[in-house]
Amino acid sequence: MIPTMNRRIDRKFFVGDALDIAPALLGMELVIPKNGLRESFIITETEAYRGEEDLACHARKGRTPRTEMMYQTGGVLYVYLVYGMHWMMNIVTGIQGSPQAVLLRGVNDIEGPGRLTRSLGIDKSYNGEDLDSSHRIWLERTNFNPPYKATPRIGIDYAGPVWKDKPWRFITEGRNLSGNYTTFS
DNA sequence: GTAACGATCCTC
DNA sequence: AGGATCGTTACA
Repeated sequence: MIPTMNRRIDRKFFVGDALDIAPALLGMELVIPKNGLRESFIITETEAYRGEEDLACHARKGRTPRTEMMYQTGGVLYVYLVYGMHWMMNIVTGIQGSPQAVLLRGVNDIEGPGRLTRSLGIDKSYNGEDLDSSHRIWLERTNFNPPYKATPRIGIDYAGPVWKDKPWRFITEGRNLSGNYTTFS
């Protein structure tokens, strides 16, 4: 299966600041072909994790085997397990050596980062997958620019007063996205 | 080797 | 409110 012409998001987009990319992802289409059929989901909730200074970011302790992926050039996936049960799907952003990623927390109509990966079949095998060239997962542009709000990130109270309150979670506003957008196709 | 800790979700 | 469940990390 081939992404529809000119709509696929390429590497350039991902080699930027997680704080810009996280909200820009809202309304974009996540495409995952299944059994030769096109399955796609509109992104509705994201969170930015940016740099070793960000005490909520896994890279706060520097390079480790797990965080190595966050140091790569933007556009690859960073997938890891939390609480022994739930896969978390992140899109790495920034230039090589700058550890950043955007956590995908929700798509239309799946709320929650763990439910999202479970529904879409994302697991460890997607760690390092390249959104710029992969044939099993990629992003496409839409003409949908949903309104959104920014709030503190979820589940990172351990990060301390400065970092836990940064409004780096981005979530679309409005109940039912269905019918509120159209894709170019 | 040992132990503590989660970027969560489900059930009570 | 509490349990599930296990990879990652730090430390002895």
